Amino acid sequence: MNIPANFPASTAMKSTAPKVTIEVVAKKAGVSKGLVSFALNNRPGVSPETRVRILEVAKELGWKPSLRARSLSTQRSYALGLVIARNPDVLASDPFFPSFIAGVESILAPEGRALVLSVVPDEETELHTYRSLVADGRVDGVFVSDLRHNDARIPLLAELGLPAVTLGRPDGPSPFPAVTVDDTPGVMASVAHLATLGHRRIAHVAGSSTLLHGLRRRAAFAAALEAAGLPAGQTVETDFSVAAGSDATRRLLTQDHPPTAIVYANDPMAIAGLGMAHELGVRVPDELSITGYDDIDFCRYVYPPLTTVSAAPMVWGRSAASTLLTLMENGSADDVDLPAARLVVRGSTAPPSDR
Amino acid sequence: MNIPANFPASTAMKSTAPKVTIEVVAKKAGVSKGLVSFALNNRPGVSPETRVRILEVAKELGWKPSLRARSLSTQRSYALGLVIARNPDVLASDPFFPSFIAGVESILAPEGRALVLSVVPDEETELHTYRSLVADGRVDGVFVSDLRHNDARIPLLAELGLPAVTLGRPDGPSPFPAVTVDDTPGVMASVAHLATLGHRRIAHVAGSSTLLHGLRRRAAFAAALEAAGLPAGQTVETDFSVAAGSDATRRLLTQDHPPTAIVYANDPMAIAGLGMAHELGVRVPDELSITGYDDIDFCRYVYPPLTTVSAAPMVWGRSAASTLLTLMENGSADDVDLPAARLVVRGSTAPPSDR
DNA sequence: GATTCCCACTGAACCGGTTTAGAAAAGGCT
DNA sequence: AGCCTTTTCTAAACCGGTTCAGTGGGAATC
Repeated sequence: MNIPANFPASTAMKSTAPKVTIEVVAKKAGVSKGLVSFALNNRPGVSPETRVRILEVAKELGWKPSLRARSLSTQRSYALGLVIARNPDVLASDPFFPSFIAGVESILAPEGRALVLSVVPDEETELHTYRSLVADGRVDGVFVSDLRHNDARIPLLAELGLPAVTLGRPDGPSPFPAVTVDDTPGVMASVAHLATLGHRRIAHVAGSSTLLHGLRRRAAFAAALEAAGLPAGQTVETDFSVAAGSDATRRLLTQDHPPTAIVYANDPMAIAGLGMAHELGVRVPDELSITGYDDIDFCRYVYPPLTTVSAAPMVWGRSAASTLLTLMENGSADDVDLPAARLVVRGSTAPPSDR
Repeated sequence: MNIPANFPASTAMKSTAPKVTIEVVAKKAGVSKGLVSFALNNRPGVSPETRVRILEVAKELGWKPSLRARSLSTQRSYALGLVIARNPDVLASDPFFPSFIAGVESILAPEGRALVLSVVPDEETELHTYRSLVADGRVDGVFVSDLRHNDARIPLLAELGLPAVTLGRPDGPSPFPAVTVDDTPGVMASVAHLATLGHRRIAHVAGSSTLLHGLRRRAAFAAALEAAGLPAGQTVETDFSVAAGSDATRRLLTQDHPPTAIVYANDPMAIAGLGMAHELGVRVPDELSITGYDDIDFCRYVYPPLTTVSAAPMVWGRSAASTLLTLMENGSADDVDLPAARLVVRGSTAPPSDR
């Protein structure tokens, strides 16, 4: 740590900080602390003129109530929490969270609320993290993402009495509002698109079946095949990671009657699948059609560009944040159903070559 | 928001919470509040037996000091901040932050500290965000990433008196410790690798020159060419985004004497470049060699797999977090130089075909 | 035995807000 | 005018810790 001599010492600069507290404002306005507090939080019981005067003095003195003091007396933290339990590899290749968080922030920042983020390695730590966030009073509410079958977080959060919003609808009972982007239509549209092109052997590289969205996309895949009058397709389960997507693709393509099209449960796996197809000398889309899910930025720029399903994580983040704030304010909030993800057709899908 | 009748109401569950405070502990242990505080923070002035007794009572009662109360009296928040100012697109395609944050968390969590994350759209908002984090006392220290030329954050943070750690060494004077991964050797190794293979026309798709790491990689590129006795290479500046990487590649490849190798300032752009090469019918690595930077997960699974430079963002996160904690504890901390990023040779580089 | 010193410990102030009980002032009604 | 109600405002308690000045007792010093 090098401190050049000419650099202003940090301590020297914050010389005369007069610490303007509510007490100072009260004195200057000639009223009691309590009244200043009332005026600030526009509570009844303050005459209009006094209120104005107090607020003027406050502004003049540049007073901002201390978040810490306020936290102590109100027992709230004015912050929301997001706990992410994901394998670091999967997390790193999936742009969902950065976008989601950007959306959340766009709502929280103007409200003066902060986002406390925790990234944890496994589910046990995850539950523990929720507990300590509550015990420490770090957050007033949380986002629950990556819902799992019979998710243990729902009853835990209910027990802790912590307001929460779920990203998607849990499969069990839940006292919390859900903000949902239905992914079923997108997956069904993918399959329908492939069926229309003439594909009959369509496989699915599914995500983890412990995750609801993994399960749901898989079910949608099966349903869509049936709707199209096609036989059940081969399904390979993965953990959503790029590596697993690659492996699954190899397995599918090196068997006797390989599929002519593969529907992937997310884009990173689809991109890995594209790479694997190239490696195996299988031409896309001539010999193999590929679809992804999420419409991450990469999709447009790989070759061929990826047919995929476009969700809108940023909008999701905004909506989830608003819903959570409403819940905390009113004690209740309605479920929100965002527009379903839509199929975006690009170059990675084409009619099958054989037959 | 649907509450099934059989679901335990959240309020019903937190029925009798006896609120165990320091007062309760003190009473039960037969000592004063102050002494409990002393015992807890192992301060001198408490006899060994009393200390043990107090701690036993505390454990028995399950007492955890209130973070909020502690925050108010110590004027600290026990949280660290990370402010990210990036175009959402770039942020989404770059897995640096998720990994970095995972590393940071692995250090903070055991210490009982939280990470407050802010994602902001531009630099002005960024500075404002730092100010309010301090004004609200949300954090005790911050990470400064994506250093820019003559970075305005350094003097601001110094003025605010907020402890900070910079990711990389700023180009101006800085009172803060820097945790650095030198990216120069990696870029130089890339160029040397290409030169050894026989490439003579090597181009660079650079990142934004407002960012120090963009500038540095660009300088390293130029220096490496010179060291290899090659003429200055063509350089196209971008904003690090996938889209820009794709455009830059098209421009480079559709000119008269296209380069036989391109060194990209990050992996996402390299992957986009790979896609563009395919689209233009330029075979990689036969007609064009490509190198990236960061070694993101995708590199291994695109085709051909990408030769790149491997940094270790997670280790970087851990190291930055430790350094920041040390700084806050001791009032000073040493710079840390992490092992330089290393070249990883994969399939996207080969000897040039022509000549 | 008196003085000094040190150590363990207490009581109260303090951090900076919110909240409540109740006093003072203002207004309404007969 | 006298009484009751309502409104405006104050004082003090409270949130739950930390910190500091000061008390009391025991050992060490002379």
